[in-house]
Amino acid sequence: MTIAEVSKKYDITADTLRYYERIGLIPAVNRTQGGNRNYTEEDCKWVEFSKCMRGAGLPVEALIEYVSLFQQGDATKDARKQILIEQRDQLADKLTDMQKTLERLHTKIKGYEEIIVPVEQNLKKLGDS
Amino acid sequence: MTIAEVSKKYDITADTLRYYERIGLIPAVNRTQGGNRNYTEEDCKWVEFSKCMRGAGLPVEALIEYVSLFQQGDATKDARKQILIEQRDQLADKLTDMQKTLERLHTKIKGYEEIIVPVEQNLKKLGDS
DNA sequence: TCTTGACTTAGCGTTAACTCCAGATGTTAT
DNA sequence: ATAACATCTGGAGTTAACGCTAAGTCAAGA
Repeated sequence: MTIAEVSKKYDITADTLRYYERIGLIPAVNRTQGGNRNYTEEDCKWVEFSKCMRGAGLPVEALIEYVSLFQQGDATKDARKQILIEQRDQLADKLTDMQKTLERLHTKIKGYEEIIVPVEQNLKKLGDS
Repeated sequence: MTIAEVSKKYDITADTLRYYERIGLIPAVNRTQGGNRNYTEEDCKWVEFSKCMRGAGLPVEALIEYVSLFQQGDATKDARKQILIEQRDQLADKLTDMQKTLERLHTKIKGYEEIIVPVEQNLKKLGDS
């Protein structure tokens, strides 16, 4: 696949795809004779993986390290696993915090509703009795 | 409270506190006669609110708009509520995505465990029978 | 062959969200 | 009252993560 096709498929600009490759967020992509990028299925999986992980807020740095270790072969499996575990735990913590904030927003919105539409309060009270 | 005290209490640098005020992420803080900031309880609540919302990834822009509307009085309640609803919905979507990514990380880590510690597989199988 | 359009690299520009600095002024302890 | 320290403002600097441009290369169709 060309860079344009991958760009469209994953909704990432060609600039960003080149950037990701440059910084090592995805392994180097194969080229055609002319030097143009020719993404394999494998390459695409890395693109998708990176997009997903970045979308969840994993730091670019950690992902670069992961890719780097991956390219160094089987001997790095433990280290790779450790990165994943660390990131998973941090993500889990973050999710907990965000869940709380979401609750807080719910509550705050409810507060606005009670003030703005007091009529509903009355209707509710009538319904209760 | 002085800026140093608030800084310590919420773990936000004095520079950031001044920055937040400058861009309108929190309302203008009261001053002493000399011109130094003197945070009231109310001011602190805004600091805490901003920190919490920023921590969950709400865009600074939306929060500035919220504060701005708040300062314009009761007539803006509907608009403020709309901002909160929009942000809550976006946050909820984001949480769903992140939950999926977390699951994916769990699975990926499990994959590493199966390969790295095949002994456990055997133990497990023995246990099963 | 010539043109068209996608692709290449290198490197500068941009935006968000801080972060730091300098020089002036306020505050406090002795 | 005078060090010593905290805070002030305005503005420049920093970092992450791209986005954009220039100048050139490459492949396919007329």
